[in-house]
Amino acid sequence: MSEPVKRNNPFAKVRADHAAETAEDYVEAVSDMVHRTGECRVRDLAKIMGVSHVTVTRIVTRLQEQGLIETEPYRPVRLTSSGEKLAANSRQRHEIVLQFLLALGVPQDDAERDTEGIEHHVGQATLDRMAAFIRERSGD
Amino acid sequence: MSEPVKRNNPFAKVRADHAAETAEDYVEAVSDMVHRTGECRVRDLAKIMGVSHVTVTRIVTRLQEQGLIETEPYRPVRLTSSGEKLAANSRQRHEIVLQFLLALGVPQDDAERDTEGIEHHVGQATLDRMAAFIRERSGD
DNA sequence: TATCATTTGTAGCGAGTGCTACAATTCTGC
DNA sequence: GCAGAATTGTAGCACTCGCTACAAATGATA
Repeated sequence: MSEPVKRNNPFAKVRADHAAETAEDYVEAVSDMVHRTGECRVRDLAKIMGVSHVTVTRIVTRLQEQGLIETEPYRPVRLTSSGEKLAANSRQRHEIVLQFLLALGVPQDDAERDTEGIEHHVGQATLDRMAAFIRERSGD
Repeated sequence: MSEPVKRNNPFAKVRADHAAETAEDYVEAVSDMVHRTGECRVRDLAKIMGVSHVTVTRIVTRLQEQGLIETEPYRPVRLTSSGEKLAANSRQRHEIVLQFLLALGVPQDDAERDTEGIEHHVGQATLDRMAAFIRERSGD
């Protein structure tokens, strides 16, 4: 009713999630960097994401077209209000998944690594159960 | 020591995982289809994955080059022994993640959807904890 | 067997993400 | 202010995964 037919296919959904991953990861990274150091540069993102500055530049351009990021040539990168909103949501989801894995007993390093991959594929229902699990464990 | 430097970057790891996802998904689908209906055709994979037969053909060609699949033009697709092995591992991981989400209280539909995206990003440590959780819950 | 439907293959396009090499700009320190 | 370092942008390439349109092969049926 609300989504295209393809969306009913789990694999199609995973592909759609992948498309959104980049935006979320970059926006979250920009947000973190700005809050920690005052500004976020292309080279910072390149370091964080583990890619060349060329890749970052291209992706930043696209995110700017999508209204998530603002920047001028040779200048730092900052978030629009949409970008801030997306970053906040992403961070919250990231945090729940991470705390959940830790509560489950996964070692810190593994939890951090896996969270990065998992967070983009966790639906609301699962997220709710994860949050509930964290509350139970911490409430003991 | 054992992995390229980039692998230490969580985002690089996620990218590497994504590259392996296709192989796992296709090999698992072929295995399922063969066991259920006796053979697996390109059009079956196209239907399952929600893509055109053209995309399937190209990916099958690549998987054949990688030694996971065997096929001749206009013929069904079957797995090599490597392919079978990969399919078995993938299916086991898939099953653990799915049962884990169900044990956590996630509704069936959501669990199935999320499993498809999550399974490729779950490391051994997390998988072990998930398996342990399933045992605890079922042991009650 | 000859025809028609189904299936599979091929050609060619676009979007996304990666890279190196080189050019342009900005920043730093003398 | 000016030279050299650092940063950012651009050109152009590779690979993966989507697609439509059309061609070839296979299968089914009259």
